[in-house]
Amino acid sequence: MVRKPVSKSAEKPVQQDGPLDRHLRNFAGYNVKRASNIMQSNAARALEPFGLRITTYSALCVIVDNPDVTQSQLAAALNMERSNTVLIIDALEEANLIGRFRVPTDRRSYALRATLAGIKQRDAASKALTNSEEDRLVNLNEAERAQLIELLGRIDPLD
Amino acid sequence: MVRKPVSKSAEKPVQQDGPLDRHLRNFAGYNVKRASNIMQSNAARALEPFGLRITTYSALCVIVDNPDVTQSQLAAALNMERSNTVLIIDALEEANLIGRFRVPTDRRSYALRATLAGIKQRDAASKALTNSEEDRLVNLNEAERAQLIELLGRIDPLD
DNA sequence: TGAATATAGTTATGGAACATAGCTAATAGT
DNA sequence: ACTATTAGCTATGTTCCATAACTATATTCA
Repeated sequence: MVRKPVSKSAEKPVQQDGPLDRHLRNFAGYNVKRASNIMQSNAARALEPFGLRITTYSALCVIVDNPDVTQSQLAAALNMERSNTVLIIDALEEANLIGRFRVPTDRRSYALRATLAGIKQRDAASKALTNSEEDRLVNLNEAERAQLIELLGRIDPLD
Repeated sequence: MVRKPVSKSAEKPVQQDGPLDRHLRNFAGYNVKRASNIMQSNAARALEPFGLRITTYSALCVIVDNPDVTQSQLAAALNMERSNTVLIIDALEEANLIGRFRVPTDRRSYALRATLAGIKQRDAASKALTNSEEDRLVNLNEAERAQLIELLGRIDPLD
């Protein structure tokens, strides 16, 4: 079968059927990523009035619920590198939302504890975040939301 | 209620019940993001032997399936800024997977078309990606996978 | 028609998340 | 004691994503 030689010019671009990314939509990863982008920008917007980014808010949550957690434990819980927790913790500490406290029994590590302001800020931010997620999830009832999370949790991490 | 003044030292960090991120697990966005991270690193690993990153592979897919698509259309389809398509297109063109062709009727734009090598590369990469996603999704049957994607698609984008 | 406006692609730049390597101090293992 | 490991930190680089400004071309419309 012979193809006519391709010249460096073309007819007017024509689009035919359906969305341009229909091939990609067959992949679970693509759909999950699109959903993730929506939820992430939603969360960023919801948290911004509190002076929190997603990373700082996430860290704050872990610290509030787990007093005296160490930075290494925090990093493990949030699947991040220890080195990347440092600036996040710095920001939370400078905002007086948490404190670093030395551990007498292991002077290498810090025990992280939320301040009263930190706890309040976390609770207020969580409320706002819950409300904003509600907007993104209006088309899913409670059972469907639960099932979505359940199905996501069954994805097998390769590590 | 009086709190004992906080000193800059603490008892040994203790962890109590459940995962440290249990509060965050109540948020759909957090669960979606975790799943997305798994699928993204899975995809990156699957595509790497083909010299493709997720972004270049995604663009290649759109171009293969939509000959003579323009860069602006591509950007819109993939939810990215026009400016960020440039380097991606450059990479695909340098790898001889696609070509830029001038459009006689609008000399501002390029019509993008995959080469034969580009089509083959896309198909091979898609096969590998499908196989690797299979590994991540072993715990979901066909109906469940379909429902996962369906539920994700019902999330309401805020724009 | 001519002037203002809009669009396609590009360049430059910056921010945020994430990864790696190397460092110091402290601890644990043998 | 000697070695290896761990906690936190610093520096650095990459990738993705966003914004602003520029050029060439196209469109609008008074």
